[in-house]
Amino acid sequence: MPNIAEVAKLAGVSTATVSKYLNGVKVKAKNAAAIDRAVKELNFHPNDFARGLRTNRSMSVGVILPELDNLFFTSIISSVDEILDAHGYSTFVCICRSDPDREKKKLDFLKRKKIDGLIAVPCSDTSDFVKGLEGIPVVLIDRLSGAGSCSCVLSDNFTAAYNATEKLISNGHKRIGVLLGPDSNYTPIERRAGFMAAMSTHSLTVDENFVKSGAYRVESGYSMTKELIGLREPPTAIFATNNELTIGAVTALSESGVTPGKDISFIGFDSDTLAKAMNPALTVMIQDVEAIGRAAANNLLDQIRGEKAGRSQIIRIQTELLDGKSIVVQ
Amino acid sequence: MPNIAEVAKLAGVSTATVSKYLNGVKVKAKNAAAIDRAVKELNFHPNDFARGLRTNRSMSVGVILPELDNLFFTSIISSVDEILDAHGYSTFVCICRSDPDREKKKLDFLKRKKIDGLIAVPCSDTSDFVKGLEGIPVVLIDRLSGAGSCSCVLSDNFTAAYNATEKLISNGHKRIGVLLGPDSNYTPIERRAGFMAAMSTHSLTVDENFVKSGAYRVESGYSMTKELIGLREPPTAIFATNNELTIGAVTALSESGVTPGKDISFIGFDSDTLAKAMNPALTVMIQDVEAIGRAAANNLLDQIRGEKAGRSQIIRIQTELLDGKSIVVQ
DNA sequence: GTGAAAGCGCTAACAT
DNA sequence: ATGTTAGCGCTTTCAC
Repeated sequence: MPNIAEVAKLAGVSTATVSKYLNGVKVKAKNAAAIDRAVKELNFHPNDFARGLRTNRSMSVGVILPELDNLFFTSIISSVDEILDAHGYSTFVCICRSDPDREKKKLDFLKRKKIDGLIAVPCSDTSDFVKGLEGIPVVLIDRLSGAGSCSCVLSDNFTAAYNATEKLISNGHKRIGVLLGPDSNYTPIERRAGFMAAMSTHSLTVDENFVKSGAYRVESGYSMTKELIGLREPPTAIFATNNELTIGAVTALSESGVTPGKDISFIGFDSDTLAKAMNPALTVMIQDVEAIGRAAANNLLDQIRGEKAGRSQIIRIQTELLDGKSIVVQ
Repeated sequence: MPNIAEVAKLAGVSTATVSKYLNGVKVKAKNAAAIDRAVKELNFHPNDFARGLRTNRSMSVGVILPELDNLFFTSIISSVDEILDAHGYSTFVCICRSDPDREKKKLDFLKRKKIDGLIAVPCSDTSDFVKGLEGIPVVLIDRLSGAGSCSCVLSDNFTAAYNATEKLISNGHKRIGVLLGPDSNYTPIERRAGFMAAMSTHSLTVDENFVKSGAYRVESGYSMTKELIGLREPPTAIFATNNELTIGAVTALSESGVTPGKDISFIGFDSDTLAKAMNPALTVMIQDVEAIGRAAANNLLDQIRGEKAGRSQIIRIQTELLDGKSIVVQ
């Protein structure tokens, strides 16, 4: 592995000149050419450790996710990475397996790596999470932090749930079952509120037996749906408020021979490939993962550049209804 | 940011003692306690740049993927990360967007990071890819490299396709359509061979019109399926040989009102959530992503430890048939 | 525009 | 078991 000294020697200049040239400072054309030649001949690549040690910057950002086998998160990160990469930043992706202790460890790890910024979907309490992150630019995704302590990018969950519910209501449904996530996170709370508001706006009473709440997991969507369709007077429509719940719900319905769009009305969340693969196709509320990632990356870059306008912004991304054939007019 | 000198001063020992203690060398109990106290009091974290500069090791491995929004890859990496993490290694995940140029850049980037090993699903030619990687332990996933130049972990694609095809044949099907990936990669070639071999073993002639080949993408699965069912004498069964092709095929069938398991027989590949969500449930050949990731991570660790037994191994992982109801007896 | 030299924080060889 | 010290490869003053 050649170092900058060898390049300098071969080019007939000092190490300082090589360093400056490689970092965009102007040098004599003759020297520039000589350095280029030497770099190529020696196949020189600057050592990031030495550079980082000296500058205390890493040109990298950390990413913390609860899981990696989840298309919602990975699609967002795909979009984040594309933008950061274009600006010369690399990403450290860390998975904490929804374990707050591991999350803390990963955070320590990233601090040691001297990340220039952090994008996270924290699994621990957001106000705990942002503690000890004072100096560094942070963007939270799909979460809302306490007292505007950092930027947050998330879907307009209230409106998404409101519109989906209203869609069912406008098709004549009054007995609507809803599958919600755990109230320990903020997103499910917003979606619950959107559902409730739509029902209330249309003067519909909410049957407590129709409101199910559980983990954002396929199995819980499955079992909550089984409970709903097992009721003596089951709902005429079901609204599943997240990808996993949607998959679980559809699996339960299929298994029970209840076809969405024929025997029951259904609106899902995300899951667009599943939605199109079904017959009849499902109607689903889609989050714009690409826009979420883009907004997060751009806001982080703003913060890294020191633009105070970027700090502690709440950015809401609109969702879109993908029309299928899974709603029967009641 | 405190450094090791401050810790040493506060603990009343030398920097060497602190360094040794933090790296697992035995020191006097009294000193150990003093160092622990100092570390905690100063909230000291060793600087990875300095450490890396000195040791020329990073305790990290690089991961190169074609895409991040693909559950097959991300599930594997999830399994890889779990094992590496348990051994103290962190992972650098790089996405090359199926672009060989970008892949090369990411490789340079990882070299500068002094990764101790590399796990990759290369999108460029594998023999090109492994060039210039001589010194460093490499494991390829879902690819087979040229002259045993590095380790490879992949499913037993021949057997997977052979068994899936035979399953259809044993249910009386003779007119079998197959959706294959591009012959530029090795995996599709193996799956094609498995299909052909099963047909041949059972003395069935392969109708050229029934053998479709395209990109591993939803759209190509969709269009190839439309072509198949549009034939004057369409196949009685379709075998889709990858996740995206399966999704595209099912979407095309649904859209055309052709129900797998009723109007046509069908075997897919991967897509287990989709398979269970469908009614009738799909029969699919499942790759064991967890085992693939585990094998890759363990082999890489073997290589990093210098065990020559680990070098240039070909590890085949068996697939499993997930029985659904999408095969009609002919 | 260029060069000499200090020093970032750590580890490891060597001495004690 | 512990301390002294050189030096990893780079950037960055400062003097020219």
